[in-house]
Amino acid sequence: MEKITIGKMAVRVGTKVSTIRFYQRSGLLEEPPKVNGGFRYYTVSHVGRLKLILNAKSLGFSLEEVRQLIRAGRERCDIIRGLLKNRIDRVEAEIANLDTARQTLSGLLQTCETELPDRACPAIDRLESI
Amino acid sequence: MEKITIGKMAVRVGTKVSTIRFYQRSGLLEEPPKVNGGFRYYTVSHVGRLKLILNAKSLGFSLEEVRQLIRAGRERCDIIRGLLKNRIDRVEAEIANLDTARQTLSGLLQTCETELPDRACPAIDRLESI
DNA sequence: ATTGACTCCGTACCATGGTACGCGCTTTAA
DNA sequence: TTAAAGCGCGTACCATGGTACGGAGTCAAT
Repeated sequence: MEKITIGKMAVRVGTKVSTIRFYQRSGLLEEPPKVNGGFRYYTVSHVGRLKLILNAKSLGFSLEEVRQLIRAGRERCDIIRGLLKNRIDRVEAEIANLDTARQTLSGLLQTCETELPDRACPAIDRLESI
Repeated sequence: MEKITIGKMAVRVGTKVSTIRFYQRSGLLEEPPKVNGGFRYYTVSHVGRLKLILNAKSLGFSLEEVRQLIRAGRERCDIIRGLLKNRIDRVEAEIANLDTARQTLSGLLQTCETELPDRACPAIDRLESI
């Protein structure tokens, strides 16, 4: 059986040792016991948990939400679904906001490009009254 | 002429006194002089600057970028345009990422709703290997 | 057996964007 | 005129998500 040290685990999932330790301190990832006063060796189960944390984070869940996902586990699909739905709602709201922002930004840029190109910038003034 | 105190300015633009002071500390907003050892009174120009900060922030500019926008001012429309374009690019990238996340999240939710509704949650396991 | 790389652990620090507290002074409205 | 509300200022603290440092110990390859 391969002995997975924290450094190998970090490389394997593409993160840093310090980040893993931070997740451990945050109660998201268990620390395996030290083999008679030496190193701590990790299992595929730890690697899986770490991937879960990283993937959930990449979907925009906060560490607190990751904690809730983990607490819910396989047994509480209802809670998982709730967290998923909630995240979807927030993602959609964020997209809508960004879309509005994109339109506003494009409008400002247009103003600059159509209105007196080398005179006083119209956008900076328009930014005072959106 | 109306005497705008920091509190009135905060109410007027819909922010907090402590936030305004923070912007002042951050070099984004000037502090008017104290009227012989008393209060500092703000002008419409300060209010405009504050609105600019708040609006730029609402478009997703960081305070550092707001600083750059302000430094550029009306004279450097080229810099303003650069900042606008850069923000638009990042907004579009963010939207794309969020859209991907939304699809992934929906997929996970679907798995839960079609696959064995009250058995072990399939989503939490799938989160380990996206 | 030695050496170089890695681990353990505690602690401290970072960036970002604020928020809170408390004392003393100023203003303003009753 | 006097009390309540608000301001000025310094300082400290908050959440989030990490990152860095350094000394001592451990492991593995040569």
